[in-house]
Amino acid sequence: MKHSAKGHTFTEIVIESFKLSGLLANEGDRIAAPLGLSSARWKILGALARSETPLTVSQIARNMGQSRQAVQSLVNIMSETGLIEFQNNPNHKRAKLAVLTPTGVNSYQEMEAIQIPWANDYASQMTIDDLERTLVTLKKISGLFSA
Amino acid sequence: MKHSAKGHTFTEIVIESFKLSGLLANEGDRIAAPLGLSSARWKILGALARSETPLTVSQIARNMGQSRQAVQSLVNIMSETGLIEFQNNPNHKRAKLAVLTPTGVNSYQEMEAIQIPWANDYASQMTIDDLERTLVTLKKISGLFSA
DNA sequence: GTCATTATGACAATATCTTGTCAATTGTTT
DNA sequence: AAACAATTGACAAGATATTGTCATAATGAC
Repeated sequence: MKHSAKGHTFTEIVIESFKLSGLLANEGDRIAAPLGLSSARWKILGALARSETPLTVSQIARNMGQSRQAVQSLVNIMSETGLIEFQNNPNHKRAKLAVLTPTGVNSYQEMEAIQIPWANDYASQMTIDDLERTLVTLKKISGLFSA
Repeated sequence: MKHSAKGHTFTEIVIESFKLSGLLANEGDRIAAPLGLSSARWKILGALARSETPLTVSQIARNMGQSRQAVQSLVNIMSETGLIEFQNNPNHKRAKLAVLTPTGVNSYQEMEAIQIPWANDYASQMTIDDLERTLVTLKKISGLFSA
């Protein structure tokens, strides 16, 4: 059996996706390091900052496509370092709601101040059409595996 | 400062890329597990199988956008388990060339037998145009960070 | 040829992530 | 209400990843 034309390209996207995510994690670590953060913790920070409502650890994990244990570990550390605090969850005794502390909000804003020009700069080399179509396709692929 | 339109979409691609790569790694682990492999080792296997020539560990790492130490570790393990063997490198005394053993080739082919219908099936839900444009864009983004 | 720089393997420390397990909680079915 | 299933936090073990460091090897500048 051989790859169809679409199957071949799909496979190349898979491979490229692994590569890109590694490169972006490095880039994120590099950007976050001066603020005492890492790419992984920045992602948690962002998930909470972009959310309208407080989130449980499990919800964060599902949003990020990661195991809840991995997220729990990061959230616990970030709670100890004062970036995150837990609120009681009226709907669940054990599953507390994670929210950013003022320090956490501040850290996120400092990261944004660096990330925004970084993203704008790199994105300027692409067309909006390519970027949007790529995003839609990536989300479509993610959707295949997160159902 | 705010994200430009392109910067915003670029950032969403970054986030989606992290998520997708995690989901794909899980998928790869699931597929590889019955053959005693993992997603990470499968990727090494594939890098060697798809290469025209034997590769050094450093070359594999650069292809994959990972540190050479991470790849070295996997390659060493795979050498112990008989999937990979080292050839002398006429151009470098210490940097041996990694090649698949017959067992390694066989493992890769067994993985292909599962991966091909997997990829063809999922890819059938997309258009070739979207897939190809996405691949080109992802490679372009990777290129920004691997120079 | 010599010297400085770069690349590489080996080793260690650490961070991140997965799976597995267990008890507590919540939701569902009957 | 009771029984069963699904979700969640906590904990542990292992795999995969990063960075840092050192000695050796290759490359380039002079």
